Amino acid sequence: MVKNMEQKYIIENQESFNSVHIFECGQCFRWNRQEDNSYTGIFKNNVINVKEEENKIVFTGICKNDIKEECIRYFDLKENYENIKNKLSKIDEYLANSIKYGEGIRILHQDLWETLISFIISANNNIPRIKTIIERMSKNYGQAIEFRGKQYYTFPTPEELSKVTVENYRKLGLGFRDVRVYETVQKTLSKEIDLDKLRIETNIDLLREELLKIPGVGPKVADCIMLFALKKYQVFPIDVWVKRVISELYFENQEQKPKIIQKFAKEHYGELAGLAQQYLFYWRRDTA
DNA sequence: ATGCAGGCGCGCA
DNA sequence: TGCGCGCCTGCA
Repeated sequence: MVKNMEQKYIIENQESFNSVHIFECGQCFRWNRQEDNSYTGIFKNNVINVKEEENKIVFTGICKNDIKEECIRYFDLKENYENIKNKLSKIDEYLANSIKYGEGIRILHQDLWETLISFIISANNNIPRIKTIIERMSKNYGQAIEFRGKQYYTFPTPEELSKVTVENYRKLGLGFRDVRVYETVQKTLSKEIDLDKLRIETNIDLLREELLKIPGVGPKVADCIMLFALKKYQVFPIDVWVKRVISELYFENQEQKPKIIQKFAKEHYGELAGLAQQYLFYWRRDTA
């Protein structure tokens, strides 16, 4: 069997797909811009390069399975974002404008385990450092995959992290999040945290309740996990930027508490609140 | 330099 | 239940 063969998948005239919007809107940490403006990233056991050319998007990479299936799932290519954007744009002018700004955003369908650990690390942290920490964890404990002469590393599984100590995490730069990640790994290995159960839970409130039991997972992180890994489009993660943009646009710049914003988002944006959050977040943060 | 960055967990009312 | 505060660390 030929190992590490490059696969290619090309789509044409894809609606709503802009690499910058997708990879720079804060949902993911393992995609990096290349010199030719394409992006290379790693998810599951796949290393993929995404290059936009005129009316084509070219996915090239090393995949254990079929690159087409992997990309359709990960990039949510079966979802019609034109419909989503049309619906959301009718809600109000602010949202319509932010959608124009980030018209090529898609919510990636990310791996639950990686998303869980990544967003525990994200607490009170900034994106460059989050990315650095995740890279160090992967390089130390993940599996190497070679692509175009460069080594990439898979995000380590719970098993691969089973022997890692709190001190090891501290050395990788996790700071006070070291204990949280350690405990989450151990509880996952012992099945006290049951990832499969989380994957199939359809009731949002029960799901959130379960997620909040995990060390290092508070309301914001729980919502990110539901939106980015479990495709729960109705949740509305509130970070400082979202708090800011909602307060500015809808509350005469009087900073509101998360509880008020949560209620507002549910009533105002409805079932697609999570998508609205992404457009508003990207617009506000990018134009800051 | 001191505050801040995509919060959480704790103690206290 | 709802606050306020401290926390690793790197960066401007």
